[in-house]
Amino acid sequence: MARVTISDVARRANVSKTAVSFAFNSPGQLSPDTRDRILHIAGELGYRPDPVARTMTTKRTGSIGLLLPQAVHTAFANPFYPLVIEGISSVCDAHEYSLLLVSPVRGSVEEALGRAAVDGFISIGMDEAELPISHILRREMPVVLVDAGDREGETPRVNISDRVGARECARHLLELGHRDVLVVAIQSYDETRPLQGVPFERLSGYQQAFEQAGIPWREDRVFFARPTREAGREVVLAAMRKGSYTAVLAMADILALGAYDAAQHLGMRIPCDISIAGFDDLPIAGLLHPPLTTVAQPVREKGARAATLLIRSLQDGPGGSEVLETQLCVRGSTGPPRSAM
Amino acid sequence: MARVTISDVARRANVSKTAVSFAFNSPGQLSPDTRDRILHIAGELGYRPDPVARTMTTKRTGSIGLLLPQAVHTAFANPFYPLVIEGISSVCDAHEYSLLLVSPVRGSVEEALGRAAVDGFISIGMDEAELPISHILRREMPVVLVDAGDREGETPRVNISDRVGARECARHLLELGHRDVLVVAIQSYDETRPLQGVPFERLSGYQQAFEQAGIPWREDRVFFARPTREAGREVVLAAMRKGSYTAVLAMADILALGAYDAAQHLGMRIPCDISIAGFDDLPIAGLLHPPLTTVAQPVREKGARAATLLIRSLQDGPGGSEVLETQLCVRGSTGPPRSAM
DNA sequence: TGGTGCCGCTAAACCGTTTTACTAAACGGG
DNA sequence: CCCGTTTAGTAAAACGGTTTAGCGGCACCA
Repeated sequence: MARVTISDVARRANVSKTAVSFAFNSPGQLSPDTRDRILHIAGELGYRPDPVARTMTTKRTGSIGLLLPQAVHTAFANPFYPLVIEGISSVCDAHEYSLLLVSPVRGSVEEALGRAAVDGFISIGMDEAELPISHILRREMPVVLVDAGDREGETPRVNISDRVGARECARHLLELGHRDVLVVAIQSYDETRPLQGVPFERLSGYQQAFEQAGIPWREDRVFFARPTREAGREVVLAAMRKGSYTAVLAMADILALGAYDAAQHLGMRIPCDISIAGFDDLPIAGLLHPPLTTVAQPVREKGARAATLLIRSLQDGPGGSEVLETQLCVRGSTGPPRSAM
Repeated sequence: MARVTISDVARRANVSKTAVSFAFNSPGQLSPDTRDRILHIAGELGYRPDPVARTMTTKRTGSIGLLLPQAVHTAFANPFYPLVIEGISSVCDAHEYSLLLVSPVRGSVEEALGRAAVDGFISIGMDEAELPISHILRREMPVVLVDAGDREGETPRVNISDRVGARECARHLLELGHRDVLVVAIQSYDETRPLQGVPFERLSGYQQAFEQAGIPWREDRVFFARPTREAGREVVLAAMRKGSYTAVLAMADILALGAYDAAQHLGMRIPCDISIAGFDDLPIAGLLHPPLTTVAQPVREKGARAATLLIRSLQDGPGGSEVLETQLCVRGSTGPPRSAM
């Protein structure tokens, strides 16, 4: 028993396919009698228009794609993503769009893009200079870039004041008296490209704070890790073996959480033996013990703005960019270094 | 400049559309010369096959739908969902499927279903007796039910031993000496239907423990809340105003988290003044202070199994169901009631 | 030399809708 | 009563691919 098509309904009701289509989409074109008869027969047969066939002609899928630079399950290891999706979805739901999670197919974002049947994309963490995005642009599909760095471009984007937030956070540690600071940076998904985008911005912010405080910035104290708790833990442990630090400046809360693990493993107490600061202010940040000092950014809001911008693009053509504010959130995980106490 | 189609490529290469299609899909049918020429011209023109048109004939979308009973952003307020998605995605990524988040359109799950262009569905928390699922079945689309209750049915499903887990957890509290236990149950998305599925199973488990211990089960001490932190907090506060309790037995960690909030608001210490137990063992459970006593279930694994089952259905037809184990995880949030100390 | 089989490619049908262009009948106005 | 307009519906094209059936030419074999 094959699927019921519009032709089946038409045949059974002794009308044309057009009439059936009208019954659903522009009922005014039909006399109430025939309309009801068609609708009734359609219901009887259990007919539902095929969304794919419908998309063929309407050019609308009713869903938007969320483009991730990593496998979904890898990305989700960082609570940041669920949170930004929460924001995106709140807008999508209101506008009756579904969200398709699109991650690289066999390492190729481009390949994944080609397969996604969506009306537009929200991309997280990728710059338009990167191949995949230029590919979308060629397909003339609306895009909104989130966390793509603040390069001025014609593509709509939503960013936060990464550099300022990072600078404030680093300044906070320096003002407490820390001099031996371990920086844990986010490793980009594409290691071959020079540092850019969010990691670049935040690193620049850190560096600025050091320069403004007249303290030498040491590249050899910057370590890179994928944004997962485990990677954060490992990189901090590795760094601790090679050097001595009084503070960890992590570029993401999830990395800071790894630093907590590392501290516990090493028997170091926070903040007496080691101060830890993060970035994001995820919900877990306040639940940690001690609660994490971090840079708060409006993650849900970021997602919501991006979705709004995209949906507006879908209707009125591209346009608009936004930069949201960050705020340093001092909690219990940072304190003066032991030497200064 | 309209989108480049297969006809454009064909015309430019002086071959038929078929040849172009072959160049991409069954290169063996073409001589190496023509194949390369076509591919080269296609690349030059920036041609990419339209995924929608392709689906028309292949009957494959390459994505699977995750059917949620609530709006996505509401569901995501419970970390359980991101976690189960993490599991689903790990399998999807491996099999090159994308995941479409499908939530009700204007309150209608059915409506949302009709719009989703997917190869199959994973449904969370809904039973096949419910309309939407029967609708999918009529469309002859593979489905896997997660957390649908253990009714025997021909639909593949993945469940956990909810009843046993809940019973163990309740027993734990009773053995500690608690008699005034506040039960916080998950409120189903559809309030008009009688209690069933996961909430029903867990509640039965609680009740069993009471009966086995010879302690009267009191319906008036069962309160329902949507699975969000805020709802958990509110319902506990409301219950506390009306009665006196030494323990909270929450059906989900996220509700237990709300109970923590309520306890803090009331100035009650955990576990001295009030014991709290949850269900799920989300990653945050161990981070709370004190760490939460809860029933551990393999959430990621649940998602992964469901995805595996679904993808197998897609290939070989439906079949298979699984029940995963739970395990009571006693931590610091439960202790003897003050009166028994 | 004639039949057979394979190679490389094409024309046309098909997937299930929507949309466009058109028609026959009913209707209304002068 | 005739002509123009609306009403209610239809036939066919279009969307952009894949798939099926088939065709001409060449190679091989008897």
